[in-house]
Amino acid sequence: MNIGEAAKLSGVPPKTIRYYESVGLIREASRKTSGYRDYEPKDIEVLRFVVRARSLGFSLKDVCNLLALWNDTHRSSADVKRLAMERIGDIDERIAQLESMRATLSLLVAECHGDERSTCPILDGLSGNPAPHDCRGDEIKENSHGQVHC
Amino acid sequence: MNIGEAAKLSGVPPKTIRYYESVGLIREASRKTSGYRDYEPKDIEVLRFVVRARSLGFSLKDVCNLLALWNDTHRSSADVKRLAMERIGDIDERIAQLESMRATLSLLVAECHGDERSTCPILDGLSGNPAPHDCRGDEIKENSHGQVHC
DNA sequence: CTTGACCTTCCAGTGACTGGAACCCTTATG
DNA sequence: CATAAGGGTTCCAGTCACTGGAAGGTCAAG
Repeated sequence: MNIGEAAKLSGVPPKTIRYYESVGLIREASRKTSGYRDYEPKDIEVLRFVVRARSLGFSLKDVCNLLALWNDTHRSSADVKRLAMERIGDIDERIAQLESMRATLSLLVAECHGDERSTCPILDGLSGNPAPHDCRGDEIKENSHGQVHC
Repeated sequence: MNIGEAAKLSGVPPKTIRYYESVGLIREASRKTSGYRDYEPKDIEVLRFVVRARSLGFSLKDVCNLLALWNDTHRSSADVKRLAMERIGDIDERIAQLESMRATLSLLVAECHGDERSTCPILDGLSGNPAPHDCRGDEIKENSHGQVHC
């Protein structure tokens, strides 16, 4: 089957499938005489494995390890469990971080009346002191890098 | 003051300060005769504002907007409040996503005995069906892009 | 005078894609 | 048979927010 159908069946866009192949996550697909990649059902299962692991937050490197373990009938499940538990640790850390951000933002938002007046507890909170400022970031010029638009 | 001291006082690394300047987030620093950038206390406050906003998860674009609002003495606090509330929405979404990942991973980990046996409920869960597989990702070759190492 | 710490610019790489250009293959229709 | 639509192919560039490194200029101390 063509890459487009493989994409539909697996949920991985064609570009991404090619990308996964290019970085060696999945093996090179066989080709038809036309040069088109040709996929079989088992390739779809690999892609589905990848998409599930990615949706659980595993990095491509992790997924690569998981695929190797999946393919290794002699592997021990302990390795897999370790990877999964590391992931849970990362997730817990990230959640804690986000909750701390959320709490701070909520506090600031609660203090802000949100009307047309120019005093703003949120900006004051961000500035770290209550005095207003007049340093302007005007005259933004062209630059080699992409500009931050605002 | 030199960029190094500005970095220490603000908590933003020299490289990052130059980067912020290059993308137009902060204005171009004045220069000494040597060509070195020269910072004043008010620049440090801008950098501290940026670092606080970044730590709350605002993107550089958001920070750019916040700086503009901060500098605009005629602005309304409603704009700031809106930005902050959007951020809270994003954070809530991300937290929900992470908690769903966490729950799935916890389930899988709980089912996995994590010993030397080769059956692994985590891999089975990722594969979406309980049958074992033999598709090997061998013969990973050199490539123009960076390879995923495993 | 030399050392070492600091500064300068510029280019490249990160992760995990995604968009686009320029071109080839297949199939259906006028 | 020409052609147009809708696949596919490759390669290059861009995203975000930095970060590392090379190659070189400046400065203060010993």
